[in-house]
Amino acid sequence: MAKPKLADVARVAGVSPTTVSRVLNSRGYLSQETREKVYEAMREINYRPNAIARSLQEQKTHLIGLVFPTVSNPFYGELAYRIESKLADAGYKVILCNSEDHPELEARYLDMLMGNQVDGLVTGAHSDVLALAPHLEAPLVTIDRINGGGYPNIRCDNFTGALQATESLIATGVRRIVHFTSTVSEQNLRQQGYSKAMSAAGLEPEIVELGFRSSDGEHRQTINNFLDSEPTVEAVFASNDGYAAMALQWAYVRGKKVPEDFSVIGFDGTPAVRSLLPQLATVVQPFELMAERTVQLLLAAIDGAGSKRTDSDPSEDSPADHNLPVELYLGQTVKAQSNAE
Amino acid sequence: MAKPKLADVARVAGVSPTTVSRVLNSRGYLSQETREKVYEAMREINYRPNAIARSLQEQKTHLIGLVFPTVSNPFYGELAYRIESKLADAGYKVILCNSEDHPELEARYLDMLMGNQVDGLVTGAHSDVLALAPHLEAPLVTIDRINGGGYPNIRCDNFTGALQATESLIATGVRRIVHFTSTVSEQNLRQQGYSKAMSAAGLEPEIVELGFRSSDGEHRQTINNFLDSEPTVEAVFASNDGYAAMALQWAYVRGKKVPEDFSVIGFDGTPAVRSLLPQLATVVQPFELMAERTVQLLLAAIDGAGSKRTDSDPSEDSPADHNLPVELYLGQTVKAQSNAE
DNA sequence: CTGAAAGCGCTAACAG
DNA sequence: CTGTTAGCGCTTTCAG
Repeated sequence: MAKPKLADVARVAGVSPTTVSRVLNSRGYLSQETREKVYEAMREINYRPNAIARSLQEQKTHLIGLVFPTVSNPFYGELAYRIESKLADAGYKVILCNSEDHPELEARYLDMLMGNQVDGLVTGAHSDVLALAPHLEAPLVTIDRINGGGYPNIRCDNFTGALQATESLIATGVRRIVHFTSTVSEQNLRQQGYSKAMSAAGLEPEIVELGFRSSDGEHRQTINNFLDSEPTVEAVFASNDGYAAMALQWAYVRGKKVPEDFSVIGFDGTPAVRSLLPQLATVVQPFELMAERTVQLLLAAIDGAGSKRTDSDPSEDSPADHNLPVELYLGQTVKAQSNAE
Repeated sequence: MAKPKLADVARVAGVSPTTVSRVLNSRGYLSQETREKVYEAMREINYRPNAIARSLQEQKTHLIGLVFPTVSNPFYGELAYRIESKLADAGYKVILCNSEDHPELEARYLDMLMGNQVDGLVTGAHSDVLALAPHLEAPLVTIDRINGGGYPNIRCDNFTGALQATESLIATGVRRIVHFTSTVSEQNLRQQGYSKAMSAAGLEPEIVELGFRSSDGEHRQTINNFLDSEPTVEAVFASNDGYAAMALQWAYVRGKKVPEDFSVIGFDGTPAVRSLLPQLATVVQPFELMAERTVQLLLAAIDGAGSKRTDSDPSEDSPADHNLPVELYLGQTVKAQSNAE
């Protein structure tokens, strides 16, 4: 007793395969009678349509490739969860790919996904395989990356978030505020926001690069060393909550009073981190909105089929760029704002 | 110029489709010459085999369904990452499903996955749709669940982990140790380990149920209320690091000295939590090993095709049950062991 | 060593 | 309102 196929249903119901297909897809006119006969037969033999065969015929798989560095990182885990859920609601399935920020792996995944005829792609990976990729045949939405291929990009307002975070620190009266970030670059909007706020207040930006590819332990080491050697640092704005947690931990271990003697504010504010470290001040990303927009854009592109890339002036922000609003959460690692002014 | 198909390669190379298929799968004898002609043609028209068509023909999709409550939870995110990576190495793709611990959603996902002809399933969901599921036609490996269907189950040694965690608390001299857990049950091995250690030390087990379906906020509320109303509690063993973090946070806010006046130990020890809260004592699960075993078992079942369920005496542990060793990490939230003895 | 033909399970013309 | 036929892109007998 192999898996029942559509033809089996047809036989049992005493109709043609076409008719079964019709009731399955409610296409065309069917008499109520045949329809019931068919449903009855399907139930009787416990029939389940073969999505693979359907995909082949319809030239549409309802498969979406999701390429993230790793869902073990709560930031991507959060997004993966929300995006998958929304896609599932719309009848799409997600193939998960953890590229580990490895260009090679990423390229391999992309290839695999195209081979699997995915209807669309979402990627939050960092390498720039995309730019090199000859041309994906499926619509692609990128998440939180420097827009390198003219693909629509969903991200939070990194600049404003960083600006406000830094300003909130400055407003408490601290002056020596250091920024920890993975990669220093003119393109880096969080870095820009930080620098802007510092300059505006007449303060000297001070940026410490932690290295994109180095390990967690190395990051912590660098942070500890830096803070140990620079005892007059009063506050830290970290480009993500992981680094912020490390700075915070440093302070606890060194017996610094937080926020009286040392302030910390991070970035991301995933529910996981918010729950684990509720005291940590951070810039909270709009995860739900980001997922919503991502799915919405992707499905629109799939339906519209064709306008994958935005053919706009590459010199300015692509109209497909989405800068979603962040929310500042001050927690207990930033002093109450001084009413100095 | 539609996507090139195998027939196109054949035409360009001046051979039959059969031959192209042969070189693609290196089956049978091919002259070096034709082989090169074919490769050349593939390159020329940028051919990529259609995995869907292949799946239909081969009756094998190389798709694995992964059903977890949500990868936004670092525990599942960590496992999802590791399992996906290993499966990818073996040439399998993962369809991600976040069931949110919703029996209905889970059932729907399972149905969808079968419709997509997945070659195998991994599930760490909690509801018992599986037991009800008529019969999955694909091999299934479950993760960290009470074994309700005779399916192979991968988990860490919950009992020993809990036992040792509790013992490590007792060894420091504290006597009133409370256990926070989501669901109280005789089946609950972490609870069992805790109770066993307490009884063995002549101490009274004290278990607080936080509710499986309630929200994070409610859990925190319950924990805070309990600890506020029971000021003589000296230590907490939480069934996961989330609860442990809440207890810890309570202590910080209340000004309790940790670990001098109040000790906390959790469970899971995901890298994410280890990094965010390095001071937190916890029972560390062997994620890599768990992923390895899961994949290994699943692939073996797929290859062996047939022996999906273990037909062993259901009264005792299924031979397919895997109790992987945990590692105790004492951090700084448990006192140094007193040398009382 | 290579090709022709059939078929995986389903849907889409086109008749009737 | 329903059935017949062809075909999605690939692999696989079975011949040659």
